[in-house]
Amino acid sequence: MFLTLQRYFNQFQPLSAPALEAIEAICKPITIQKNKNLQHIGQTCQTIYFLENGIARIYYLKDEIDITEGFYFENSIIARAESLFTGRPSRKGIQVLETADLIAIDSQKFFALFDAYPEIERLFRKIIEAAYIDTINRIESLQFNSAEERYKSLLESSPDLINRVPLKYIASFLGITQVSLSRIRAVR
Amino acid sequence: MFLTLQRYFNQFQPLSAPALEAIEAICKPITIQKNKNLQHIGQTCQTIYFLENGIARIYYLKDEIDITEGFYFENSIIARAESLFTGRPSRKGIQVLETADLIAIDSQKFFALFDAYPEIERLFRKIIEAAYIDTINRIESLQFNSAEERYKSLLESSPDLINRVPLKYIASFLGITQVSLSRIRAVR
DNA sequence: GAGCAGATTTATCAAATGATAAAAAATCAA
DNA sequence: TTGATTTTTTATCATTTGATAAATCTGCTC
Repeated sequence: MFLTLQRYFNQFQPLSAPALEAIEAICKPITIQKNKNLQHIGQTCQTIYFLENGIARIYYLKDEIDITEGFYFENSIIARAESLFTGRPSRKGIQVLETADLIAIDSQKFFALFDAYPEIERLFRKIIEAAYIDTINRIESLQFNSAEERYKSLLESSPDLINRVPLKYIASFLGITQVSLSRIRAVR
Repeated sequence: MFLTLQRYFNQFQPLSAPALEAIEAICKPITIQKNKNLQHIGQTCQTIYFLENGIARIYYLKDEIDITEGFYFENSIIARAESLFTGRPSRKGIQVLETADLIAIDSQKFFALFDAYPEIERLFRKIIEAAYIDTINRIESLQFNSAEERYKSLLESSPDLINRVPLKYIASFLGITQVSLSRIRAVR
């Protein structure tokens, strides 16, 4: 049960049977239909999700314009960190782009396990460290790569993203307008 | 002793006396002269630094061009996360921009304390969480704010940065050329 | 304080990207 | 399939930013 989640954990570090059971006890499987919001803008993030399949994105509005902050694929964790760790309402929402099966984990209950299971806290720390590194690399690409370079390296790192996600979402993720993205794609 | 460091920790969570002593036992105070490298490009990051005073920056080269990834001020932690957490050599260097007193903490020894002192691991987790949130916000500003907006919000969030740091470093931090920054400043 | 080196600004032109509008293509529901 | 809606592309023009070179400015050394 929750094998996908366990396998995900194992990438970072295996957990003992009791720790796994403690986590399973607070897991709730849910299914969200395509294009539905998993979490709305303004809600405080109190749930950590694990995506078993499907695609989701975190987005926000700048001057009424929808901007995709990030994409999340099967077998990954998704949560709005700035809200989860601060307890403040998030300016961001989570939308599912393909009908998705998820595991919902109440963050309060999850954090409460840290005292009894230091191994869980350690696992979580490693997950955050990896997410942190990802964002550092993303900053690097936004800092001085051209829009075209960013598009091409996205193609390389996530080849099927283009097929599964509307281009309008990809454009804002890359920090450009949809029209610019279309122009870049036309060059080839 | 190491009161500055202890005060920094307290922002996140206070540590017990034994935990503090264990950390102090692996702390080494060092002083680095202005403009010297604290860590060179290519070195693997095995030290976590705490800046007691002065300013430092993390930088890297893209196409021979020096780019500032981030600035770090007194009373903050500085380390090259992508190397520290992966054990791989860093493409980045750390340079001190004002003669600085630092506390150097061997990362291996520090991580080794996590088993005996879960509270230290928890503290470290919280520090990483905060750093992670910072990078997420930085991505947001790079994604769709204009160079001028980024400059102005930097002025607001770090007013004295401009006086203490050469503009050429600030320009690359903002993701623009120095000439562009100069132009933006001239508008006012 | 003169001279030097590096930092910053200014000027000019080129390239990349944005804004807007309209056309074409794809998707979806009836 | 048809028609409506959304997505993507194309076109045009405006704006921003980059590249390069040169002119100032600043700080440092002697």
